[in-house]
Amino acid sequence: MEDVASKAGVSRALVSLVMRNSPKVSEHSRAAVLAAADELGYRPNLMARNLASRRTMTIGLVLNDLHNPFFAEIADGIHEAAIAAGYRTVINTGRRSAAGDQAAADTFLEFRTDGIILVGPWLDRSEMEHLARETNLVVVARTVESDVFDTVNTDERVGGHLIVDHLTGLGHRHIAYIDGGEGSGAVERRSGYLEGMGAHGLESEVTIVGGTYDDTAGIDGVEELLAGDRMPTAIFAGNDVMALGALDRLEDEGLVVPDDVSLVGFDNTSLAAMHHIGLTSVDQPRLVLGALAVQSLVERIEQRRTDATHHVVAPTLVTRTTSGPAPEVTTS
Amino acid sequence: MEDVASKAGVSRALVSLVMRNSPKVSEHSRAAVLAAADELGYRPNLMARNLASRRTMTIGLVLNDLHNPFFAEIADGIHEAAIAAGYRTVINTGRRSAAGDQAAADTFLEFRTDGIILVGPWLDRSEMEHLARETNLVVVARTVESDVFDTVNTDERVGGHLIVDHLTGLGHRHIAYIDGGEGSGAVERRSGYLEGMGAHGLESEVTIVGGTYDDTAGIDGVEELLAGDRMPTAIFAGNDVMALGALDRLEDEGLVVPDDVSLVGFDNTSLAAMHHIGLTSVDQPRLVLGALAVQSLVERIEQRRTDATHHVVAPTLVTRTTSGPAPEVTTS
DNA sequence: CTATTGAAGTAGAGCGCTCTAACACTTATG
DNA sequence: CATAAGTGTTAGAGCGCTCTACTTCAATAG
Repeated sequence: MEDVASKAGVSRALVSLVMRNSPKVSEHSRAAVLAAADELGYRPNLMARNLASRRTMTIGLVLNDLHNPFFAEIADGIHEAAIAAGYRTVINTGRRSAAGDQAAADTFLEFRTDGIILVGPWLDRSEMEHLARETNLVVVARTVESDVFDTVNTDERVGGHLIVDHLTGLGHRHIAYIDGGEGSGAVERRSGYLEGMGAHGLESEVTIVGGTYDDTAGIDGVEELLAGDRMPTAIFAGNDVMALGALDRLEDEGLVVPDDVSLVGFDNTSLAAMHHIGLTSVDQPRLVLGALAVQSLVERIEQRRTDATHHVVAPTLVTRTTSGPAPEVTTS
Repeated sequence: MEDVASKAGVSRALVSLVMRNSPKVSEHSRAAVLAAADELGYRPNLMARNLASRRTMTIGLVLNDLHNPFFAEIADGIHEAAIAAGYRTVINTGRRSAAGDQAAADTFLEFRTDGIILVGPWLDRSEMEHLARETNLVVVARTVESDVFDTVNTDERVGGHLIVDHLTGLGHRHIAYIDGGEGSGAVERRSGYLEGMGAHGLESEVTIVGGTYDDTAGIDGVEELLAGDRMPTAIFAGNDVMALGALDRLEDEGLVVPDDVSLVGFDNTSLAAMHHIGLTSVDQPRLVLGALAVQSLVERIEQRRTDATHHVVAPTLVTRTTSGPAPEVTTS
């Protein structure tokens, strides 16, 4: 910077102003500085810049599971909104564990990103509140109520209702749920399922198996159902990835989807949309979620708000080929 | 830090030593410092630390496409190896464009990560060489020869041979290739295909369509083949994601895989392994690639080597259900 | 013609750490 | 018993920026 300043014949402070493109610089000296910088291959040091200004113009994004396309899709929405707001993003992954989420967030804390967005974290509320005290925090796709950080979610319960309504509409009564364990939103999806079943007077048909939030959970879940005394005619999997695991296992067993058993997922990822799979699923509007998350975070970063907001957006059902009419009742 | 020092009754320098867990600190004062730090909730500022030491103990990972599971899988391998070597990773995505890769790398340059690993970048050689002059650089899954940065690759050509050999072994002669365009390794895969075809005396049967590196490329590729005058009996797609797009389009057309047409992918991602899909594919040993990349990078970071190394590991073919015997020749 | 304003630029302190060199102090060495 | 060698600790100078307060100079106002 020193070199650039002397080469351009100005002070270091002026170079700094040019680099931050402040309006209080004459066109003439701005050009001189830019030329000198370019010639010397000068690139401002973010570390030093942040050390002095306490800003990085960077948002840390913690994606719990890189293997689930849902996260890649929501990252797109967040990235886009962040760029529009003048921020850049940096990603880290929690690799499907609370400890991983914590480590990822800690890295961002040390990097002093201006804020952190957690997507589908496995952390519990107190851990997130602790984090929120150290930085600006927004939590996406994880239903927790807290008044120290913001949240952005789809209405998971409604998603559960949509699925149960859809399946009962097709004549299904014995609908099983493969649970997402401690995965984000899992509890609410289960509640949605239970409420939905209740609303249709199917409490006695409730069957819950599972699970964690990956494809093996889908496989294991079906395994568990097969081992039971009565196979359901429809399966509601906690998310798409689990649904695909379930699909694999069902087919291995010689069961035809949807003739023998209907299958529904959650998230409407790109996987579900593949014709070859054609998974009926609940869609979360990912671009909207991403935009809301960035908006909330930026409000906090720019001190325009300190109290917590909680956005909830409505999901929709996307019907495809894995759900169909319930098979004829034989003996049961 | 000042506060911690006075609370523990030592100097700032000693606190610094403890934080870097240097061995030249007595057990007694180490404990005192740790206790004081804990009590005050002190967390070292990476920015300041890096500014002073020019080290971040962080590796920047640029994944070209978060939507392709191949990248998530290779990121696992890299993360694991990095942790073992005492480094942490931070991810950024190039969102399937050279400009995106460049922006992601620039961010890491400003953050002064100790090095950068590019996975499947779309940048051209000169851009990467430029980058290599500013930081330690290792390029994975992109076949480029350069003597200023390291590379780690599977032998893409051999992968192409494996596929052609496999298909000709099943009696196929008219084998089409859906090209990966400017995607990483695409050129070599195509060469492998061409060489393989040549080795079997099938130059006249060579058909290349496509493409970019995503699922629409697979769809478009099949479209193009269908529009041609003679449909091939086997299709070799540039990667798994493209293969799945192709699979969709083939099924929409009423063609049965593998009875009417065999389909083979590349990368052996988790998608290929799903029973429901059962895609025959070429496996890249991702954990090995990741470990080699980190090893190379760390050697550079620690100044143990300055000349470029190029690792090439052998791929293997994983046969599944999308490839089968060529259909009976009728009239052709 | 002096006072006021504003625009363009600068000096210099500091952000929170690491690192070099020096300093006590203890313990072995001939 | 002087000297060397090692151990634990510290002062203080940076690392490369930003930010506050200040200066300079020209244009405008009264």
